[in-house]
Amino acid sequence: MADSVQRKPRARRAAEDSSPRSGERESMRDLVSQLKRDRIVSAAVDLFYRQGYAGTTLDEVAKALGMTKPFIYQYFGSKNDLLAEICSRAIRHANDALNRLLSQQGSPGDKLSAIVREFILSVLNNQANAVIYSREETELAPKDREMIRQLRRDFDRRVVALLEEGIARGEFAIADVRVASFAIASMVGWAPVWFRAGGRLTKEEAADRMAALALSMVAVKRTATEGPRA
Amino acid sequence: MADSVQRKPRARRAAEDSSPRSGERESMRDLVSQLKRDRIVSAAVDLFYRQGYAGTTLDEVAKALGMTKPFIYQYFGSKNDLLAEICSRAIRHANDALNRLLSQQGSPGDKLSAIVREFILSVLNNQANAVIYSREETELAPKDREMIRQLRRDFDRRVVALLEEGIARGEFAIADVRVASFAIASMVGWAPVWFRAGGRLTKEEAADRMAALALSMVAVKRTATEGPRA
DNA sequence: CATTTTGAATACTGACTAGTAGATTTATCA
DNA sequence: TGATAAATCTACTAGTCAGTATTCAAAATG
Repeated sequence: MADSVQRKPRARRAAEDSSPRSGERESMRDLVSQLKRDRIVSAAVDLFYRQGYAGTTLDEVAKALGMTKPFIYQYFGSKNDLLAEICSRAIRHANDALNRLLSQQGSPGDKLSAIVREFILSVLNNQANAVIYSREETELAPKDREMIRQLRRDFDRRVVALLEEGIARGEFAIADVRVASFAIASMVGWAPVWFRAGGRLTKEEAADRMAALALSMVAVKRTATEGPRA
Repeated sequence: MADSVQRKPRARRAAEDSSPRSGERESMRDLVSQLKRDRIVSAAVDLFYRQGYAGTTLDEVAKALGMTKPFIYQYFGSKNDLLAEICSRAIRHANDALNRLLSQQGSPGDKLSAIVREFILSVLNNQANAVIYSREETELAPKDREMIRQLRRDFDRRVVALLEEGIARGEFAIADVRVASFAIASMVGWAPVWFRAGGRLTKEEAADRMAALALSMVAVKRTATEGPRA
């Protein structure tokens, strides 16, 4: 994960300080590089999403950018590197979302709603990335694959912890916490399958409603035989 | 969909009744054909599941069978036909499950549990098929793709109808029925992602617990202010 | 046992595409 | 402006793989 800026295009960095403004120049070059990398990634995401990784040639990606194939090779070592970059971006997005949420506070119920809501939003806002990495998992190098597994494990673990906290506080009633965490992950992971932009619901509405459903799945149900609680 | 027996290997069916037992002979031949087709499909499912469709060559499939590529072409017109057959089998399985369930009766809650339970079982029992068809959707010919979409729509529609019935009867309380149906479909569709054979749970246990969760997601929560119902 | 039919294998083609070497253009800077 | 370096392109190679024409083998048939 780390930095991922990886500015490849600098085989020989001649006289580093040949002019007073070489620092600015350097950073300008890096910015331009980064911009180009971004454009490549974005075109690739679009095509991989629609046609699949194997079904897309680098010539097509280059054409979509109005460039030619060697242009891509200036910035990525191989087609697989490009895929790995896409997947690692998707993971970074997801991790960001998760970290943002962990710093929040509130009741387990509030936290769960927020996590489901935000995660679904993150997945929908990076729909193509998310779909690509779940679809092309087999194409990835083992190392990158492991990153994805790790992220899923993280998510499940944190949800499990949250569910247990909720149970301890009497807010949740759940027979099998791990299965419940999988059910919740399912709602998040499956969202791109059914959500259609421009449909009946906005992303925010969809996320809100799913979050409400997730909550009602685990929230304690007070039966009529019990008195009111708290 | 239809029959799908499609016995290709019979370009010229010479003197149909050349012997008194030609009927038996014919059916024997068909059985043998069918058996071989099944073996091919099964080897392909295994490899496509592990390596992806594009990442698997027909030579590999043939090798797994101890045969060579032209053997496959005797029974399937193209690699894509083979994929389509796999997907259509997955769909048939799913449709069978759905139809079996529709003939059952009981309260909406019972029906919903049964549907979720059986569908998850069906998906898990044909895990490779299910994964392949959801992963390789982009590789399919439009016609086959449409079949899959249709199946999903069917599933959603029937679940929606069931949820509405439940609401009418006062058993369910759901803010947005369509989103709820998507949530339920998510649990079914995502099951192969997390379920590991030989893990903590059997398929049946996993299916049971998911079904219980789905039910608790939509079941009416009697607040303490209401009296017991019915 | 000769003959036809069917099933499968060998050995090929043709298309495609990831990746690259070298030419060429464009930017940089003295 | 002329020299140098970077960015991009043209044109190619090498390998892969779906699909096939042809040959060989083995049943079935009479």
